[in-house]
Amino acid sequence: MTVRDADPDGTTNVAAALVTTLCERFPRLAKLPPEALDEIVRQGQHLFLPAGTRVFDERGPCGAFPLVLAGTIRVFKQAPSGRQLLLYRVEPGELCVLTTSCLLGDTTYSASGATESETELLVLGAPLFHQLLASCEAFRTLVFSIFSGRVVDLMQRVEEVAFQRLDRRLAALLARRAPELRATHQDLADELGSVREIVSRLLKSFAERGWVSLGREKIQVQDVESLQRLAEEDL
Amino acid sequence: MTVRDADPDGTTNVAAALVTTLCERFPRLAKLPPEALDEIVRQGQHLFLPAGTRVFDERGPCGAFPLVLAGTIRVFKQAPSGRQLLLYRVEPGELCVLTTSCLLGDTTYSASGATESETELLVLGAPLFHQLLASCEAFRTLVFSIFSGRVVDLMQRVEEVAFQRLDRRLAALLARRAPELRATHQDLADELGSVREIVSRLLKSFAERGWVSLGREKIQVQDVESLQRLAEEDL
DNA sequence: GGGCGCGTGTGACCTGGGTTACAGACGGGA
DNA sequence: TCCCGTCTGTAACCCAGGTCACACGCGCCC
Repeated sequence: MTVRDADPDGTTNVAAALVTTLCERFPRLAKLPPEALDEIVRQGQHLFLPAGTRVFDERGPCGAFPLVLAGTIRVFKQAPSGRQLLLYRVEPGELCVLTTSCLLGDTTYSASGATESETELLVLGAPLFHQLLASCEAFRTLVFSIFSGRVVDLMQRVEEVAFQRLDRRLAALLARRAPELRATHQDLADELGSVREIVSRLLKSFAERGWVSLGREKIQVQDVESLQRLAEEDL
Repeated sequence: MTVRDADPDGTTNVAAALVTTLCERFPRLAKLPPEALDEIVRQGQHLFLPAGTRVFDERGPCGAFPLVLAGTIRVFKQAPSGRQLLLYRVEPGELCVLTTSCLLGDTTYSASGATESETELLVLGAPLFHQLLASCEAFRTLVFSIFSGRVVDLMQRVEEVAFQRLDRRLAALLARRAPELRATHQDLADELGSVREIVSRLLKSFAERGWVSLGREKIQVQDVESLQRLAEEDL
């Protein structure tokens, strides 16, 4: 799984640099006692993964705990038909709730995860994770805050999928990523839990209204307001 | 909000009894130091709410933290059309993740909650909640375990709503509650995020196949296996 | 420059499930 | 007993969105 060894000469100043980036990305962890930070950096595996790497699979076991330093991980459900639906992204400075849940409840993964761009991780083993959770106030606070954020937006997602038409959800997505997004129609479908053809059809209708202009793997948003209005109109 | 004062004479042996029920319902809390339990019982409001009481509303503020001793609370999303979708139930011995999230993140509710049957609660104020979280290992463990369980099944729910046809979801629900369930078709629709007519239509088709028999506010499951097969057939 | 693979455009068709609009049935209270 | 509110059955209709089956175009590597 290691793609590039981040510390070829194993010097401690590299470790110190890692502590620095860690604290930059996770301001909350700056409050950890220095020994704990040392421990994290020393025991943790520092990895660089290329875009598209599978990090975990639904029904797979969970034994480690990643801190995302750079890049993003998308966590998604996959239907037998192959259709996908994005649950959430893990951005730098975050950690993966699902992994946390799995470690806490000692269960297998209930979704899949893959890197979306090149991703830099610091991976902690399960024992270290539990130890930090038991002994470090700052670490617990971090975990709690991630948990609470995710719960709220998972609920949001359930509601959207259940009650919102696809055009609205697509419009919201486009508005969120304005002014330009580089993605295939398939990528968007995978985010929304739909299929390519429908996304293409809707994009075309948006383009006809002058809201976006389309190119290969590129969408330029030209009228965020209209998209937002469609996304939010109450009904 | 108080419907019946549970401790009219305010004697301490009533408090002691409450500590006992509390520890029965929440085995994890039995490990709390006795002072903490005392504090909970003394500061907490002991309430009995009749079925159907609104406990909190979407977009409403959140200032208290309920421990469910008996009965259940259903937490659901409501669309502007009036359609509802059950997110999860809070059963005795549990606490409400959404409330926890709101208190931790200091946000407003992102869903609504109502009692489903007569419900006995012990409601803690926000300060006590934070204090317990900071100082009691056992309380934290409880919160973590509820969190991790809910995250997993919220994800499950997203997937079901996004990828599963209603007949399968209804079949799963019926199988889960076999051999008999007392509920109106509307209740089932509110659980699934659909409408009464469709539920009626599907139930009729199940009845024609001999899988269930229908009565007013009552459904008898006669063939759990078939329902389960429908719910689980991979496709 | 000739394939080949990937991303896109598009039409025909199908269907699950939501909407509307009733009518009949049951059951509890006056 | 009658009445009214709630629950249920059902038919007609509609539409969002999924499926299938292509064709086309761009870019890239032989």
